[in-house]
Formats: sequence, C-alpha cells, structure tokens
Amino acid sequence: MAEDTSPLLHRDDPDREPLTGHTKVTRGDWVRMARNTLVQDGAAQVKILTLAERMAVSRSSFYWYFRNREELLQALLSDWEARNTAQVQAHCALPAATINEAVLNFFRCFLDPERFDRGLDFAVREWARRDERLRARVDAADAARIEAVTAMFARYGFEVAEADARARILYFMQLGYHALDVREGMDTRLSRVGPYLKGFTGQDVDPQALARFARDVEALGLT
Amino acid sequence: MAEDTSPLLHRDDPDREPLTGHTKVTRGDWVRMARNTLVQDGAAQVKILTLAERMAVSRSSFYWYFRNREELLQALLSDWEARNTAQVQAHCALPAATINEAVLNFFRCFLDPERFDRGLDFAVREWARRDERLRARVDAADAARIEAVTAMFARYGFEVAEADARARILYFMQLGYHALDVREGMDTRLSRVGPYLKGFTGQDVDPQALARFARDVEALGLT
DNA sequence: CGCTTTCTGGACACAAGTGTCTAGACAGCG
DNA sequence: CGCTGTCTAGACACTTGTGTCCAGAAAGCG
Repeated sequence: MAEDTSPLLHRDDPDREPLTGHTKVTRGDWVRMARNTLVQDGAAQVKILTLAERMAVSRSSFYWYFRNREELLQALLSDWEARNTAQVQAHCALPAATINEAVLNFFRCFLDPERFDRGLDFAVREWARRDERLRARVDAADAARIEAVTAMFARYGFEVAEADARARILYFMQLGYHALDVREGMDTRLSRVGPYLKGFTGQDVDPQALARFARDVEALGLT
Repeated sequence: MAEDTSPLLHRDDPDREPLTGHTKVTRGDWVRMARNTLVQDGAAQVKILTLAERMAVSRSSFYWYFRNREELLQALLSDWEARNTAQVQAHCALPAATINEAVLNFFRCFLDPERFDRGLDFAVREWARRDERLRARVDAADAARIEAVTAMFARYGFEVAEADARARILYFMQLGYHALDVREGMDTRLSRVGPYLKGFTGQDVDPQALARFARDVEALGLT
C-alpha cells in the first residue's frame, strides 16, 4: 500500500532541492501537469490557461519555458516514448531462463504503472486518431515494441516467422485487454496467467516461476 | 463496391421528400452531422458553431430544434444505443442451425458498418472515460450485449456458467480487435475464422457455413 | 552596491465558442 | 388577401482560450 503519489509540482516535493529565487514552477512541472491533463481529459484539453490556473501561476511563465503550445505537446510525446516504448524494449531484453519467464517479464512491465503507463498510452493513441502526423509516430512505436517482443521469442530458438506471429498475438492481446479497461480482481487475473502462457509460448509453465510472479504482483499492492 | 454514401444532409438526398418552405436543415441533419463530428473529432469537438458552418446555416436554427448543446448530446447517445447495442442483440437472436453459425451471425454484425458502427462505439467509449454519468450508460450497454451473447450460447445447450464465460471471451476479443484498429487484408482475416470458431465454441466448423460466410463478406466489398 | 540573468504578473489584442433576442421570410389556411 | 405557425439570419453580451509586450522582483556576481 506504499503509494507514494509524489507531488506533481517540484515545489511541493520535499525530496527535491528547493526552488531558487523567484521561481515558482519548472519546465518539468508544466510537462507533468500537461501529462496529467492529457491522460485525464485528452490532448485537446491540454490548455495553457487551465494548466496555469491549476499550478497557481500566470501564463507568462509558460512562455518563458516553451515557445508555444506546440512545443509542449512535442515534449509530451518524447516523454511518452521514453516512458512506454523504452520500458517495453528494456523488459523484453531482460535475461530469463526460459521463454515463459521472459513473457512473465513482459507482463511485469504492464502491471506496474511506474513502468508502463497505460492511461498515457491510450491517451496518445486517441490523440493520434485525430492527428495524421502523430499516427506515424504511434505506428513506429508499435513496430519498435513488436520488434522487441519478436527478438525476445527469437532468443529462445523460435524461427523468425513463428516468433513474429507469437509476438503479435502477445502484444495485441495485452493492449486489447487494457483498451477494454477490464476490471477484474487480481486473483482472477493471476489464475489465468498459467493457461495464457501455455497459449502464448506453447510450453508448460514452471510453477516456481509462476509463484515468483504472483509474489511480485503482490508486492506491487494492486487490487 | 456499391458504396452509396447517402448524403449527410436531407436537402442533398434525392430519395427524401424535398424540404418544405423556408426550411434548410432538419433536426436529423443536426444529429447526423453531430455524429459525424463525434466519430471524427471526439465529443468535445461537437460544437454548434462548427456544425452550423459545415451545413451553411446559422446557429439560430440549432436553437429552434434543441434547447441547448446538452440536448443534442443526449440525442446522440440514444442514436448510438439504437444503432449498436440493438444491432448486437438482434444478430444474437437470429435463428441458426448450430452455435458456430450463430457466432458467424455475430461476426456479420461487426463486419458491416451499416449494422455496427465501430467508430461510433469507440467515440462514445472515449467520451465516457471523461464523463462519469456516461460511464454507467456504456456499462449498461456492455452488460446488455454480453447478456444477449450469453443467451445465444445458452440456446445451444451450454450451461449457464460456460455460456457466460464463452460470451465474455467472444465479446471482449471482438471489441479488443477493433480497439487496436488492426489493419489486415480480408483474406488474412477470413483464414483465421475457422480456428477462432473452434476456440470460441469448442466445436468443429461446417465448411459449408464457412463458405457462406466468406461469400457474404465478399458481397460487402470490404478490403 | 549596481548590473545582469532568470522568472513572473498583468495588460492588450484577437479568435472561437455559447446562449439570447428580434426581425423577417416562407408556406398553409380561413 | 391577411394571419399564423415554422424556421432562419444577424446582432449582442459573455466566456475561455492563445500569443505578445513590458514592467518588475529575486538571486548571483563583479
């Protein structure tokens, strides 16, 4: 239950060095607040005026850190790529004894909001549906992620074609599950991990690995 | 390839009786144009001003047909329920010789944009993520649809628990597929229908039924 | 101290959106 | 014909949002 929920604003966070001089908010504060709004209300609602009001600062501060609204949105996209795509790639590259344990690493990535932020991911996808230039960037991210998953399967001896097919099934099902915002208890979900793994990899699961996974999930304190 | 694309506006549609007198647009025109905008740009972008401009009519016309913007949005929701949920229910109730053919009827519903409008469905879901009152209505729609699918399985002798589980898997996978906006050729998709059916119902498929399904899909002229 | 750099507040101009009000155009009907 | 009910255009007031400009506050430095 140790949900830190570190404050959104630099000035409210005791762990950070206090702001110097006249400064009230940082560039990072604008980006964090913008990301927060993007996830909650969508890209169209990311408005300088409302962000400024929420941080109790004037809009002028914004124009000190950013040229205009467009620059903020670009910063948001870079942040998303670093957060989600980079995390998926890192988790797929993690060493593991078997393909099943590798897939469990893949699952771990999606279970921890600190690693993969699914709210952010779908907010960006929704944004891309409305902006053609963005669509290419989302497609590139999906391609990069699928490539990472494919490489993961290939590492364990799957042939190229089969690795590709299994990677797509695994990735699409994982995202589809989140897209529908399915709300099940964690025990229900855990009880399905075994059969899922068998389906995804075609190999039987080591009960010990499954137990370790259950313990990790427990530690995250999710419902 | 017979894509009618009937005109959005009553006055542009030769099949409808010509508008009488001074009238330029109807209440239905406002709703159709609003639905169009909802799907393309999201609920927040459904603005009276822009709708009026697109129809080349003044905003005053709007306030003749509707009390305010809220009333239009409510009309949009009723339209969605009639279009999508009612269609799913109807297709699940269709008579069929076997459960596999019943599931093929279910598929038919989602393949034809005239029956189930997936763009509309996800636009409404996205809207619901931002509006708590709406969330309940979407949940109710999902529940009603799943109930219809469950009844379909029950009709073919599945016990309650199994019918419920199979209904959820079928419905969630179908929507997940659309949520990710997977873009595959129709032949690729058709080649997977057989294995899918086996998974969904646990029963082998009649090749003739499969052929009929392929023919129907062909007739729709989708890519 | 005085000067510079960094950051903020407030005013201005402008655009786009909602809702209200009033005048008027058009068809139907006695 | 004139009257009535239906529908539309245009003006007005108000709100919310962007981007620009300029004055000024606070810390750091010679």
